[in-house]
Parts: sequence; C-alpha cells; structure tokens
Amino acid sequence: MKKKFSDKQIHILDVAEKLIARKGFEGTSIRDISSQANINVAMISYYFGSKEKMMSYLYRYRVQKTRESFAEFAEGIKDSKPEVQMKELVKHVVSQLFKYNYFHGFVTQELRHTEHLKDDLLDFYTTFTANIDDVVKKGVASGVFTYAPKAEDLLTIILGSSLFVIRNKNFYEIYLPEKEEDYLKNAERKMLANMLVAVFALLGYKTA
Amino acid sequence: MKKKFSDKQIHILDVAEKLIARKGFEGTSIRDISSQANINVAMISYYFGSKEKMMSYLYRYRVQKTRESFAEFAEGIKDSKPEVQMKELVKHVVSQLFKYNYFHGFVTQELRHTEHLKDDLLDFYTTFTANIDDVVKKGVASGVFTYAPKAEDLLTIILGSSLFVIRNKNFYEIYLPEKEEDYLKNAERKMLANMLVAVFALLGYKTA
Amino acid sequence: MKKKFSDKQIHILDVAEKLIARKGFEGTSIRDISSQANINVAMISYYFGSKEKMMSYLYRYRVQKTRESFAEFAEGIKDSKPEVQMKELVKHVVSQLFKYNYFHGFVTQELRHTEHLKDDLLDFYTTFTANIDDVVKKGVASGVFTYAPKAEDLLTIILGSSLFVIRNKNFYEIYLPEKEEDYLKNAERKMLANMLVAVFALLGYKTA
Amino acid sequence: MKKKFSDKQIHILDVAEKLIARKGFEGTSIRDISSQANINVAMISYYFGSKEKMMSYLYRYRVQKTRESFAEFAEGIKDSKPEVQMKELVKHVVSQLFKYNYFHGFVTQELRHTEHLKDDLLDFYTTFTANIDDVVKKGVASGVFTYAPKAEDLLTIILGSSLFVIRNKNFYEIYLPEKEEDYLKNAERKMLANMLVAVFALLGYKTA
DNA sequence: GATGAATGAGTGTTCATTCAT
DNA sequence: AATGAATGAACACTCATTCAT
Repeated sequence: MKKKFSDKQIHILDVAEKLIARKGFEGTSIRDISSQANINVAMISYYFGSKEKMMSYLYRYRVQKTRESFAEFAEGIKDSKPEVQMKELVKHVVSQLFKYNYFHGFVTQELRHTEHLKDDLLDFYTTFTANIDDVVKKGVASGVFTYAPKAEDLLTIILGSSLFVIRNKNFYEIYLPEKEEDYLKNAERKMLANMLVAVFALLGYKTA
Repeated sequence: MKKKFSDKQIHILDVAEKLIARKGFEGTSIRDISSQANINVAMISYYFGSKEKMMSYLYRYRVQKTRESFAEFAEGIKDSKPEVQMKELVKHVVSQLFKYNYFHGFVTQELRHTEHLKDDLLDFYTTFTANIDDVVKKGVASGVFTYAPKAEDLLTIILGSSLFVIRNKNFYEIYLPEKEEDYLKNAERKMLANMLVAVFALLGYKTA
Repeated sequence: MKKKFSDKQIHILDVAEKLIARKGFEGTSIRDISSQANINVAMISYYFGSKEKMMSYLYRYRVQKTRESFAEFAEGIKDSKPEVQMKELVKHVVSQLFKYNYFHGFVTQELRHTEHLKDDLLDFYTTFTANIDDVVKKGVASGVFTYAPKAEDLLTIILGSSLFVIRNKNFYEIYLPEKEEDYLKNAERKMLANMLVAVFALLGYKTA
Repeated sequence: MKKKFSDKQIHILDVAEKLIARKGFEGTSIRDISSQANINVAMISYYFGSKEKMMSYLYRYRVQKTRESFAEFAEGIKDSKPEVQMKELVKHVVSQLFKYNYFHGFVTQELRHTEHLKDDLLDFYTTFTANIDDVVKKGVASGVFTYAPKAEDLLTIILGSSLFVIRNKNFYEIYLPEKEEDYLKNAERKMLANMLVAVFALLGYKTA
C-alpha cells in the first residue's frame, strides 16, 4: 500500500500484466516482458527481486488502483436512490471487469504467489460487499426491494458471469448479434443487460 | 469419440488433469505428471505424442464423459414437470462442475491447444442450451414460469458463478458457516441455493 | 565373409544404407530405418545386436558385394590390351562409385564402427592396387605407357575425385552443361572424361 | 564478413570444428563441445542462437579465413612465372587442406545447414577457379603448358584427392614410409608430390 | 543505478535398447 | 522367431537469476 513505484516500474508492470493475462504466469517469460518493455532482462529481478515478487507487486498495484477507483465511484453516487445506486454499481463493476479483463483474468486464479496480498484483496472484497449490503438494506427499508439477497451471492453472480463471458469467447459469441465486431464490446452490452435483470429479479424490484 | 484409451493412459490423464487444473498447463511439467503417476517421463510423449497432444486428448476425454453424463441425466427427467426439470438441471450442472472442478477449471482457459476440439465443446454447449430452452418454453406455456430468459444467459450465470466460487476459495470461504471443513462441499451447498433462487427469480416462478 | 543374411536382414541393410548415406549415421534413427523398411523397431537390435553392429554388417555386406563385382569385372578384361584394361578399369571404378554413391559416401568416413571390418576393406584395397599395378607394369613393358605411377596414387585420384564430385553438387553443377537434369548422371560423364585424361596423362600414354 | 566474434566465441568455434569434423554434426552434442571448451552448455545457444546457427557461423568464419588467406597468397605470387605460380598454388591448396582438414572435412558434406552461406562458398570457388584459369592461360600463351585443362577439373582432383587421403588413413598409411609417425604430415608429403605430377602432366608441362 | 555476460536447473522430446510375451 | 510396451539416458534448448563492472 505504501510502496511507491517509479515510472519504469509501472511501465514494466503494465506490460507484464497484459502478457501474463494473455499467456499465463508460467507462459510468460521475463524475456518476453523485458523485450516488450524495452528493458534489460536483469531489470525485473533487480527491481522486484524475482518474477514471483513482481507478481505480488502487480497484484498490489492493481488492487490498489481498483480500490481507489471504487472509492471515487462510491462517493459519486452516495446521494442517489437505492435502485439507482444498485444499477450504477452493477454497471461500474461490469465495466471495470471488462476494462481490466486481463488483470481480473488472473486474479481469480489460485493466489499462490501472494501470501500477504491476500489480505489486501480480501479487505477490498469486504469493503465491496459492505457497500452492496448497505444499498440492499436501504432499498428494502424504503420498500423498493422485496428481498435482501446476500451481498456475496450477488457479487459472485456478477463477477463470475462477467469473467466467464470474458474468458469464453468461443461459447458466448454465438449469441451475439454481430460476431465480426469487437467481441468484448458486444459481450459487455449483452452481459450487463443480463446482470441488471438478474440482480433486480433477486431483489424483487417493484418497477411500478 | 472413437479413440479408446488404455487404463494406463486414463490414469495419466487423470493425474495430468488434476495437476494442470491446479498449476496451469505451462506450470505443470511432464516430470510432475510422470512422477505423480509413477510412470516414466517418456511415456507421455510415447502415449500421446507430445504434452500438447495429451492436452487435446484430455479435453476430448472429459468433454465426451460430460456429454454422456448429461445425456443420461436428461433421459432420467424427461417426464417430469418443467419446474422439477429446471431444478434438477441446475443441481446436475452445479454438482458436475464441483465434481470435475479441476477439469472445468481449465476448460474455460483459452482453448489454444485444441483447434478441432472447439467444435466438440461448442456442439455440447448447443445441445445444452437447446435443452434449457425447451424446459423454459414448456414452463412458460404451462404457466409456471412468467418470463423466458435466454438459455445462454442462465447458463452463463450458472457456469460463471460456480467456476468463480471454485476458483476463489479465499473470497468465498469467508461467508461459509464452517470454514475448516472441506471448502468445496460447503461452497457447493451455498452456491446451489444461490443458483436456484436466481434462476427461478429470473423465470418468475409462481410458488403458490 | 561367411555370415549369411536372411532376405529380411538384407532388406533392412538396403534401407539403412540409403538413409545413412543421406542423413549420416547419427542422423539416421532406427525408427527411420524400421518405418521405412516396414519392420518393428526392435528388429534391428534383435537381428544385429545394436545399431552400431548393424553398421558393421552393412560394411561387410557391401564390401563383399563390391569385391565380387570387381572380381567378375577383372575376369572379363583379363585378355585385353593394357590400355584397354586401364580404360575399362577407370570406367568400372567410376561407375561403381556413382552407382553406390550412398555407400561409398560413408565408407570414407572414419571407420570407427568397424574394428574388424578394416581388414576386409584393406584386403580389398590391396587386391585392387595389385591389379592396377599389374596393368601399369604390363603397359610399361609393352611400351604403351611411359611412366609407372604408383597404383595408390592413381587410385587416390580416381576415388577422391569421384567422391568429391558426388558430395559437392553445389560446386560441380556450375560446370555442367544442363543443370536441371539428374546431377549425378551429368557429373559422372564429365568426371569420367576428366579421370581418363588424368590417368592416361600420368601414364604418359602414347596415343599414336 | 561483418560479424565479429569474441575470443570466447572463436574458442568455441575452434573446439566445435574439431569435434564436428571428427564425429559429424549430429554425432557431436553441445555437451561434448561445452565440456571440451570448458564452458557452460547454455553458452552455445546463448552465443549463437542454436546448434544449427553455430554451424552457420562456423562455416562463415572458416570460409572467410580461407578467402583471406588465399587472397594474401595470390598477391604474393602475382609476379612469378606461370609454372611457378601453378606449383605454389598446388602447394598452397594442399597445405591449407591438411592444415584445416577438420574444417574441410565437413565443408564437403551436404550443406543443409547453410542456405545463405552457399553463396559465400561458391563465390570463393569461383574466385579460385578464375585464378587457376588465369595461370593456365598465361602458361599456354607463354608456351610452357601444352594443354589447357578446365580449372574445375584440376581443382576437383586436388581437393578430392587431398580430402580422400585425409579421411582414409587406414588405406593410405599402408603406402607411407614410416607409419608410426604423424600420419597427416607424411601423407601430405606424398600427396603433394602426387598432385604436382598429376597437375603438370595434365598441363603438358615442358620441362626443357 | 543499471546492465551484459554467464550459469545451473529445468523444459519437452527422441534415442537405442530391453523385456515379457 | 518376433514384437509391442516400456525405459533410462541423452538431446537441444529456455528459464530465472546472479554477478562483476
């Protein structure tokens, strides 16, 4: 959290993130990263200690960014009505997932490289579910929501479904209107609609 | 479909499947596999031609098994009422996912090793969604379901959420009643409940 | 010399000879040989003991054949005049070299596989040079040859030049009239002419 | 021509050259080379990219050296009489062949590793034959030579015979005066005499 | 602070050979 | 007599990392 990265380090992390998300951690060599980032092979060990440690920093870096982004978002909707808040929340989460799909693609893998990062990530998840819970409770209290599903269940559906769609192009593109265009863009649209319907159905949202 | 495997080959595939699901394809060496399976390193190349080809056979083998299992299941419930069919279907899918989690864990990874297997898998998905569609339509026709969500949207939620839960132990176990016990068993129970509620909410199932 | 080979063994040797001459001893695997010869991989070890021993047998087999062929040839010209004998001899040697180029291609490599074959080969060479010597002496005695070059020097030139041409297509084809046709055929013609001129020049042959 | 090698690289090439000439390309493992050269196995790939590419560099390196050596030699005799030039030329070529016999031993093998080197080598051969042609023509013009054999035929005899002698110790040593001593040294002496006689016989040199 | 050279460990694969049948 | 299954050793090569500068 406190660790500040230099521009070069951030550049390396950016490059590494994309490559790792595409080819996997083991499938990405530090030579791939260093040549793509136009730096010396030794730099990664030099800057981060090792490839594994670089992975840790990468997690931390992106988790931190995600938290900041979410905090800012939460601030922006704090005065809205619960149903609006929920809608925006779903939209925000889905759009972030699709935007940083390469990152989230490997966050969900077993966190074996990241003993101490786990806390950071779980901390974030906790903040996240707490926030959802608040919105749900407010909605139920105000009568716009009928049911109060658990935040972790809602989150599981949103995150799981989005990641599934991101990763399973072969399957999901069959059901998209125009296959030739950018897959992720089309997929996100259909995905978001699905999620909104599902979440509001689970909340028993009274439209009228 | 035609290819028959010997017991030894199946043993190797089983071992490989578990390791690959845990550590990834690149992260799993053929020496890992061969020592775990108590066979000679050369056997993998000998039996399957190469590590990559072994991966192909692994896919085929498991997809075939999954298809057979599903066909049998579908036959067993063909005379039930739509709401029962749907409930059983969700239960079947979730239980299969958790049972063969190590397999499904890597099915969703980019299918780069499997040019011609893609067809097999998509073929299966198509059968699958067609089956769901039938149940939904019958339910709507008979009046027990209010809405007719797309089969692929339902499937996305079920598969995505389940895989997410399987993969994100660190996150999901926080919300489980007894953490120390077998994670997957507990997770599956909570997960299934969540899915049933979500699916039936989306269908607008009339309880009374 | 005494060892008799079965038809199958001879078939294997024939196949092996061609492959080894083309790709080298180390470059030719027993799998190459066995698949080309439509036999089981184990057959080579089974029949010959090992790949190396097969090589020995191969040498012996071809040397023996070559000796037989030469003996027959020598018999056929024994009543001719020295200059005719010499001409025929050069023609015979060159044609044999080009015919069995794949064999002679590796005979000239270091004979490390063939401890006891060496004797066979040297024995043959001795017979060979003795034969040449006879012709030379007869020619000098009868006055058609002026000089009496050593048989081993003549032989060195004939064998060395022929093998060089066989092996150095890239170089020699530059000087051939029609490059597109069968290289060896063209090369042999030019080669033979060169050898005849050279040998008779060394002998100081009096044309008139 | 442009590529400069470090001392270590040259050391590796020297070691590789000797081993390859003795045991063939396939028969020489990079472990052989690296242990002989007291370097790490990985160095060969590191320095040259691969074993095959090392082979290419080896060719280039030696061909370049040979060309330079020949250019220097040609300069040194440019003012001599044709018969002296020819004699020196034969001596130069034979001595070079015997000196770098391990190299020339594999140059004459099929150039399958060296697509673009072929040009270098052929270029050299062309220069070479052109030079021989000049000497022959001058000699014929000045009347010391009677015939004008083709340069490639002379070259074939010189190169072929020398390489044959280098490679066929078992055969040629029979005819050497003192067998126990250094074979190549003795062989070269006899060889050179043979070549000089042969070449001048072909040229119809008038001793006067 | 930064890097090119170098390394040992590890990769997937192919090899000639053995052995039970 | 013949062979399919299996194996240990060796193969070329890539890896992340270290170290002298």
